[in-house]
Amino acid sequence: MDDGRKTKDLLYEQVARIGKAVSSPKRLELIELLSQSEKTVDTLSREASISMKLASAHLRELRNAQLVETDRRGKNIVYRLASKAVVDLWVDIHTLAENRLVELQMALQRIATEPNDLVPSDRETLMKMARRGEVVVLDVRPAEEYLAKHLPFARSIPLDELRHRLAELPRDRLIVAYCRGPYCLMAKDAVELLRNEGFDSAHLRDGVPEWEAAISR
Amino acid sequence: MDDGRKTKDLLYEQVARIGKAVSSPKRLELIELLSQSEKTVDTLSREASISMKLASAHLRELRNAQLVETDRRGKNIVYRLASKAVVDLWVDIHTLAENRLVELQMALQRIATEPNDLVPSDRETLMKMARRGEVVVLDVRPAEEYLAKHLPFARSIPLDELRHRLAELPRDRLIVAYCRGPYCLMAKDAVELLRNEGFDSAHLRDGVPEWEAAISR
DNA sequence: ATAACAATCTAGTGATTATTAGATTACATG
DNA sequence: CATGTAATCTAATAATCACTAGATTGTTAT
Repeated sequence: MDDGRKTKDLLYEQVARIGKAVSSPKRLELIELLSQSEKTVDTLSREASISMKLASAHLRELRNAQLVETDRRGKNIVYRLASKAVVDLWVDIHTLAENRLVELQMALQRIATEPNDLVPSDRETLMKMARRGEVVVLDVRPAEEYLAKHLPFARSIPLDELRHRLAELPRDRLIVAYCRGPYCLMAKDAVELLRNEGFDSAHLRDGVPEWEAAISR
Repeated sequence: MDDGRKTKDLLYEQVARIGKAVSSPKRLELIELLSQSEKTVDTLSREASISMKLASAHLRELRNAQLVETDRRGKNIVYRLASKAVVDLWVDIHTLAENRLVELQMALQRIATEPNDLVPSDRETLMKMARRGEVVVLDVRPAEEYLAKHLPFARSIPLDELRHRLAELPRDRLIVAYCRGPYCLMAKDAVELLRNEGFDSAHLRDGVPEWEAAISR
């Protein structure tokens, strides 16, 4: 009697295909980028700071695990996540990592150095204030990502346009900047810039994926 | 300007520690076993059909990723999951795998060969029937696992005692057997045995982890 | 103490995996 | 149809990982 060892091995091996897909830092970064919006290989490789060849190889692995799908659009090939469940997996994994790994906690603290850097209130309070216009929620990601999905009441000013568009922002209210999530540094940079220009600003750790995961559970 | 590449690399590398931990079939099997109850290395290695040396090495990786914790109890070292979130991660990953990977779907179909093998009704209906005593929910896992946690209204008869304890079961009601989850073959074997002995029986794919994840979200 | 047991640690081997370079495909444009 | 661009495929190398064997560490029982 073999207790079905061969069957079992086959089953766990299949599940491990998903595990292998999320076992590489670069692939995780690609998944996070694709959690914002669909993107071309060229865009992905630039935003993850890797060569297109390497990006292509990693995306091949992700497609092998059926986590992403592709479409050709003219000269480009557009990648997108195969299901919303992949976003949730990314949020689950990085949240678990943040809860368990001291090294990650310390690295994240180094990002939010300033004392009042992070948004003080909880999600509902923040939304209430945003609805009433008591704070400005500012999405500093590239415009396409804002277009694909953004937080309720959020305005879009991509980080690289921010310096020239400061006039659009009020000086009498708190400006809450957010970007892709806790590992994205754009919101942090935006807050720094805004503060140097005399604005009242703080940054929100959550991106759209984290926000949606939080309200849907 | 480096856009904080070094910082980012560090962050994703940390998250990938969790990913690496779940990238091996054997480690996933160990996590599933530990999702049932705490266990010694000896037990784990026997139940996962690997040598104690290999089990020890895999558990070392899991401890490195802070997914498990240990306690010495006499001659033995007892391993347990470091947090409930690890169970949820296991459920999320294998559910995603089942939704995305055709190969896994086919392998699972081969397990549930018989036409009326699987329990027909949804979770609430099943519980209602169990509460009223209209079906018997049977936990065929080892007694310690039942003791650690089991489905509401479930009775415990471990698979290897089942043949000698058939008299305890009613012949006029459906007996719904469950075990560790969809990759555990004990419930399937129990149903086979019960049917051969003239009982009306079906098997529930869910184990305790899947059941709890389903009701808590 | 000594023996036996449970588990880990260290070192070594073969198998995967990450990464890079070079060649190739597929499409769009002039 | 020639050219440039976007991306993939193939092959090669270096790094990492799974697994095994042998030696070692705690712990309990005699």
